Amino acid sequence: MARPRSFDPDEVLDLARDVFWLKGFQGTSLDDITAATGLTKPSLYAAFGDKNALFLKVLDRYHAYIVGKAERIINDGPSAREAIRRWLTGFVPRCSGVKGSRGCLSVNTSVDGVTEQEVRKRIQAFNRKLEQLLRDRLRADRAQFADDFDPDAVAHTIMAIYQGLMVLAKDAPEAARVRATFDQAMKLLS
Amino acid sequence: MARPRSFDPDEVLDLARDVFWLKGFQGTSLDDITAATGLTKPSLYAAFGDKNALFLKVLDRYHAYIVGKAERIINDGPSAREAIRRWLTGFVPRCSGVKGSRGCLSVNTSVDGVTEQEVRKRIQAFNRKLEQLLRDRLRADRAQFADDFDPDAVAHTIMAIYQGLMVLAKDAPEAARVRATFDQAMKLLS
DNA sequence: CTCGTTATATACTATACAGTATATAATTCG
DNA sequence: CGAATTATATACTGTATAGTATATAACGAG
Repeated sequence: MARPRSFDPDEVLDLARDVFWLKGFQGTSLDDITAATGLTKPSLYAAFGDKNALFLKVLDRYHAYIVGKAERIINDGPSAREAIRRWLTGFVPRCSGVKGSRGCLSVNTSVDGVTEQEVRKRIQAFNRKLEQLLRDRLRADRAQFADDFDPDAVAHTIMAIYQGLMVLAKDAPEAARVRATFDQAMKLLS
Repeated sequence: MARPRSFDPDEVLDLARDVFWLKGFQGTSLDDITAATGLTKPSLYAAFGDKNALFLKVLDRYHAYIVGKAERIINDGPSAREAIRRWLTGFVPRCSGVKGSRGCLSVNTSVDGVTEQEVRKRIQAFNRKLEQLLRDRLRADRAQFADDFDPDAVAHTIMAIYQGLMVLAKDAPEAARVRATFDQAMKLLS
């Protein structure tokens, strides 16, 4: 055939993701990306298209990872309560200062002022998907909750707490505070 | 003395705020601001300094407004429960699609990837201040809650829900969903 | 009215940036 | 080996942008 590429596209997407995550889409220049990945601009363009297209690929990959993990944890847990508790607990490092304070790429992008329609669509689909996982699991185990339990409202509230803690992650709070907040969220599951 | 300025600084700050709010700090150009305000760049610089300084003034003004309103509502309500319910209810238009879907300028800026230390400091102070108002009010009326009620954790959780709904506001949800989420938050106050 | 002072308008500069044209290197297939 | 093909490197282009220099307009004090 011809000259093979000298890089693994997925690795490059992960490196680009870290830059976008840290600096935001609007705050990231192509030179930032070339510096982080070692690729030249023509290589970037040949492999991923322009800045928007690259970012969409990064975002899709990020979303797929989070959703995949959520599907496994939320669907496989022994009960809705325990499954959701486990899922939330996994975010403690991200929401506290332990794992940097970048928060969530999707949340960051959501409020970045990016007007691109495709970006909005995917974030919306991501939010819908996560909330649906929660809602479906809560509905499935509905018998375990009180009569006035509202799976839809609780699922949405958990989403709000999740996203809110991702914003507050920027302040690098202590892990104990994050855990205490998730404990409060769990009080809604009864 | 000399030629008086032809504009009201506070009005200009409000117009600039709307641009930053919509497009983000990094996504806003000075030309966007001059277009929105009708001022020329030299006038902007003379009155407010450079883009960073202007933004800090905008942010301070925004924060002062929100905090001022929160102080009144949260401290004056007949009970902690009722006060916080009223305060949250006031955000329904902002958090649903009713009043645009810009969310909260402070939340947007928090995750914008802006590295400026001053910006971070003010957002942190703003978050602390709001949470403190909630916490103090909850502590003051502590007798009205159950024995295991934890004012600090609940205050932080309400903050998370507030910020989370400001993120989800970008998806322009229905007002009923927002109200249902605040209702869930109120369940933590018992 | 005239002068001093401060605001505004126009036009400019330097730089950063997204994206590309052209040249060169590496690989496979014949 | 050589030709075809695809990747990479270098260097460039055009534009948007933050910030400014210079000129002019509007006001108050005397």
